[in-house]
Amino acid sequence: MRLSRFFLPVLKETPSEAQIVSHRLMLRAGMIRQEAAGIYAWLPLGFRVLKKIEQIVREEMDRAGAIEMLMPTLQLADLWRESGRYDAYGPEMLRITDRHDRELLYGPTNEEMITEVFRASVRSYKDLPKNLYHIQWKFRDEQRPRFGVMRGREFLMKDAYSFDIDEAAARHSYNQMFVAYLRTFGRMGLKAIPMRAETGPIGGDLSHEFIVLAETGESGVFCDKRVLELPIPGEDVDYEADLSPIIDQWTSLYAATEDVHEQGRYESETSEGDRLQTRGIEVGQVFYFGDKYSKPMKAMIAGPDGVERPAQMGSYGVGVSRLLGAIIEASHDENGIIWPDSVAPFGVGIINLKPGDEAVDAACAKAHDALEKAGKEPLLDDTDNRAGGKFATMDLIGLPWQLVIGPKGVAEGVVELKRRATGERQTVPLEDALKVIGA
RNA sequence: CGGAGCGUAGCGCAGCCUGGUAGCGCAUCUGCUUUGGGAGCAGAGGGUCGCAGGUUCAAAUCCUGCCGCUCCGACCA
Repeated sequence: MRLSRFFLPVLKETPSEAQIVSHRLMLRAGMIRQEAAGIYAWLPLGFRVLKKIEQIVREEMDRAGAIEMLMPTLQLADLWRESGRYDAYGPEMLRITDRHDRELLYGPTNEEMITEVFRASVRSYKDLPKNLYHIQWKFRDEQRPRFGVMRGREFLMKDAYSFDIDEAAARHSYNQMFVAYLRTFGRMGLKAIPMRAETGPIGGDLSHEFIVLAETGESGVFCDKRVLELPIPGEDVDYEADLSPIIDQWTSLYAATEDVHEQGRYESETSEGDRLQTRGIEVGQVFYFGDKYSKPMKAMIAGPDGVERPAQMGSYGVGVSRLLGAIIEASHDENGIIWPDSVAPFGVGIINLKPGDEAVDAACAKAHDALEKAGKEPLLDDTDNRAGGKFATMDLIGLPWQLVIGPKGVAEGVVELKRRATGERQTVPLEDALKVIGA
């Protein structure tokens, strides 16, 4: 991609409404634009990152055996009356009336709808287990949206729902999602800690929140800091096998949000030097809630004994759009964002220091084409801005690699390669630089 | 939902108290110079001052209502 053809409205100054660093940087880097309180347009740069994150989530869900589908954003109120949540959910639910005076709502979550989908076609234990998910926009009419995409009213969420014949099987489904989440967040360069959590309005009796530690987070957390060093399960993890050793490893060390924190237990289970009390950003949550929805909504399954019983369910959410904020909170410096390679909007930024100079233009085109062919998604700054501005913009948008090509270097047959995360630079022939990046 | 505050050019702000031709910086456009870490000079364009009423000879400024947005707190992927 050539910057001259892209749409990247960067801001030199920070808009006054943005308080926390991720929100400021997303606005300044031209990733999002606020259209209303808690509602954002995703500009091209932000959208590219959103898609990268969504894809990682999708790959790990698929790996764990979940099946992707897509449910609508609008739901019938009657469906929510079946579960009793139409009245219980409160003003956070956006309610809509259509031209026939039918009551609809913009979905804040999908337990009711997935239960309806499931019960329409599944009757036998032989069809279980099933885990269905989608990645869809949700709407929650927050009293106080803030922190940019971290607490928006409209947000992109991955929500998965598992159906099992009994509690033991449901726990296995829960464990699969637990492990998938460890992998998902790990791939994004995040240290997300599973913490015992309250179940909230979704309901249920077993739940963990996955929390990225950050001073600007909304949840207070208490944990044993050794949890930060635990290994993340590899790509080859066997999801069919018993996953409880992994779960036990991650849940035996103390980690709890302030809602369920028990000071006495904390002090007895952790040594003083290992205690970490800080704040965090919730990026995912897993619930086991049994028959909370399947029973009132009559999602019944016949077991081997021929007896029908309500399906045992769990639900598993990941805040896909929120993750952008969380990643930036965890990875930035005073000059801008530092994207982990896995979610960067472009893999490498090429800076043409002298557009119009035939030799420099040729070297840039060569680098650009080679990187593009190698799938490294280069962004070539071919604008006629000044060098300083180009460096500042490139640091701001945080691409993992910067390839600086100017007339002096080209005359000597070299370019400058900079790693955004460390600031390390090396001056080498173009071919060598491309090799380092992987083209 | 309680409390506080803000809406003036794309962004950041001044002007309002004490009513009298709507300003500054950045950005944008033109020209010249400059050219490896957000350049200099000269010029130019861009605003129903959130909306609607009211007071007044005259309203960005005073009054009333509405809308939007932000912050603190309580609640939540």
